Amino acid sequence: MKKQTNEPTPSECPAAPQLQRALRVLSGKWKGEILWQLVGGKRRFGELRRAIPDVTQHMLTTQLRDLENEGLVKRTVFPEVPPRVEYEMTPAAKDLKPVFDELSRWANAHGRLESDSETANAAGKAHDKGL
Amino acid sequence: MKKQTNEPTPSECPAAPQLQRALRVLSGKWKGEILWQLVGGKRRFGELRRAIPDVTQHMLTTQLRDLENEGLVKRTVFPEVPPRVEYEMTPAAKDLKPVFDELSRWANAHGRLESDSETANAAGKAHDKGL
DNA sequence: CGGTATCCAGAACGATACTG
DNA sequence: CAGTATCGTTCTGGATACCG
Repeated sequence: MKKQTNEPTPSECPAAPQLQRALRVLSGKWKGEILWQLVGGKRRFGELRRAIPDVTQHMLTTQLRDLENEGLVKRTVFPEVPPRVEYEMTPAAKDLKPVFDELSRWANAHGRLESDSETANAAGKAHDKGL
Repeated sequence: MKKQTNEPTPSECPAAPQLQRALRVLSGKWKGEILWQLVGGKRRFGELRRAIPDVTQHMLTTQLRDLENEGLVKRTVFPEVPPRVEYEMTPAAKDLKPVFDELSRWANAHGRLESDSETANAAGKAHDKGL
């Protein structure tokens, strides 16, 4: 045998790139908030703006377009006056729930420091209603 | 009852900001790859460089410093000559495994399009050895 | 060997104004 | 109402060179 401590990890796992991509898809300052709002169901553009006060029209549009191109959001335009546009999660986005669950579990468990004996609960079941 | 279709989501969940933060922590072009390497155990700076050929010293240092400040990586300097520095995951980082598992599961399930009847397997069990 | 210091390009973000 | 256009700022990633 050569060594049992650890190995230089020759090329153990080719999954990293896909992980990268998944993280890229979720990156974007407002993607999380937007998806969160959409967990509750369809939302109109203005509803999202009001629900996320700090976002500008520009950024909201941009991030929604990104999510649409990434296949996470479906955009429906109603040819009425005044115009109405509704956004909703696609199945792919809904399947992100476990990811978000783990993510928020982790965020709450290690919110600041692991040496911080925080409440360490009140998380994980945060949003067990919408999806 | 008022409406049963859906509600404007008044302020259902204050977890979104933490979710944001968690995603920010994982953002960064090389964080995923670095953490992936560290799953196998302690790694020296040069080992990481060799394991991730496309990264520059600058970026590797930067991302490692980020991870260190985020409490995900512990840096150990050995005052020898030639210098030796080892990096390893903290417990907080190890607790990210479920997140990465779900993330890679999702990435493989929805790698490109949900309408794409891809192999849809060969994933999820990709890296059940290191951690 | 394991960094740090500079500089630079491009992307992401944001404020403001205008439009169908 | 739901955008688009433009512009400026900030952030991120990367190339190169030098240091203890």
